[in-house]
Amino acid sequence: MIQTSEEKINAVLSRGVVDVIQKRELKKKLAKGKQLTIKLGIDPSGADLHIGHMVVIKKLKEFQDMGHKIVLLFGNFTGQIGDPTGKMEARKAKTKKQLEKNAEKYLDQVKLLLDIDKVEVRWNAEWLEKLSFADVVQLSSCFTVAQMMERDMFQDRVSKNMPISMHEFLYPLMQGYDSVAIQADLELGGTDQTFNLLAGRTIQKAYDQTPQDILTVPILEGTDGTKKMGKSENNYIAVDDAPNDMFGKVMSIPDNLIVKYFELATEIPLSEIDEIKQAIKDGDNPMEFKKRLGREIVTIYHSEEAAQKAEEHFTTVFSHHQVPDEIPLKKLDGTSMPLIDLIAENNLAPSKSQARRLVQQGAVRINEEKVQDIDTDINFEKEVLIQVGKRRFLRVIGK
RNA sequence: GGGCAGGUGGCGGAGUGGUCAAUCGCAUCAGACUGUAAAUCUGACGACUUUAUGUCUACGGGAGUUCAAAUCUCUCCCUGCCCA
Repeated sequence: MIQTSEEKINAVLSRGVVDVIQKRELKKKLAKGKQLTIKLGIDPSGADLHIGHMVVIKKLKEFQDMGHKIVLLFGNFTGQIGDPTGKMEARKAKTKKQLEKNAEKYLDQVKLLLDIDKVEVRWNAEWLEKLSFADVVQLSSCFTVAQMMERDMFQDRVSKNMPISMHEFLYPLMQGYDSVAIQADLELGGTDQTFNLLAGRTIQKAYDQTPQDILTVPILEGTDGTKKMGKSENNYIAVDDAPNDMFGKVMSIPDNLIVKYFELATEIPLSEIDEIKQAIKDGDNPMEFKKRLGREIVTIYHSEEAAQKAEEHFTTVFSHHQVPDEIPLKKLDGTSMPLIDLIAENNLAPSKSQARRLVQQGAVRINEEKVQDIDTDINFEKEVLIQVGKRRFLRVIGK
């Protein structure tokens, strides 16, 4: 028996939530006190989680803390097909092995928020592989072509004369069948998943189950402030980013996202977030709140101490344009080498050509002195400090 | 099954035998300004080096024509539209 106050129920169904389908039903279920089976489906096509992924994980955690059963459902079958969601191109298929490997890594990162021992982990190949063609045909009959075409992204593709493969229609069927297999009471997902989540309801009904309720969470924009956070856009804050990077990335988000990030990526109470919103409106410097945001986020994924250090680092390097305290020191063979090689070979630039350009553009400093001659040789018998651009530092010394 | 149109750099999209490493826009990077925000301005933006009107690799894959091909021919693969 799970006791949950009405206040708490309302909170979990509102903060960072876009839509709850059959809200009244879900409220009743939650109030009743029965342990619910709550599903999150994951296609582990990549293994690097970013804080956009964590929005829904945070919501799961709330339910977990309330005592409900969380089922993390990995699409080791569906991932081989590829969900068309948000992709203008069909995703490339991954092998089952790759997917399972990714899933392991995924769990490692989810652990930072969820109590993984209490989570039930399932793999959908377990049942999807066993379906016969007849089963698939029957599943397909739950939907009409017109219904499938309602999906915004299919419409998008059609209007752009882009291909849609038959198998992409099957994706929502499989995801829906997953809900049947685990008898989900509630499924969570991003708003871009709404169609697939709804398919679960339809299919559960076809299998004489009570249809699951649905809770959708917002899609978090990336650090560029416009596009969905994602690896391909390179606008993401990874869960395993080092504290300094994480803090720096938070600082680079546009001001108008500060409040949204607080709501979706931190544990700060809503009342406090409202105060922040008001303060920014009243003309307080948003930077201060962004720093707070950075600290909160780094604290979640690293520690309070790391957060503090990251902020100090930021202030030193960017606010005061000084060289940070901690710069990696690399020991090199020999006593000197051309500057260009030094930059390229130590990952301060992706190629020698680019290293040359950076030098020519005045982006490179040696011991805090700007260097613009690309033929410079660097003697590192004594320690030498190299800075490329604003944020890349390296100290080198001969062995 | 028939007809038509396509496949170019991270993306969009020019180019239709040499002057093409390929106009332009977006993204990216650097510099200026700043709060590493946004906006704005400037520059860079395949790689390598002997930095040169240099070398190599690239316009779906392969083969060919030519002194010369992203551009022409053949073939294969992929996609969209229309008709049946």
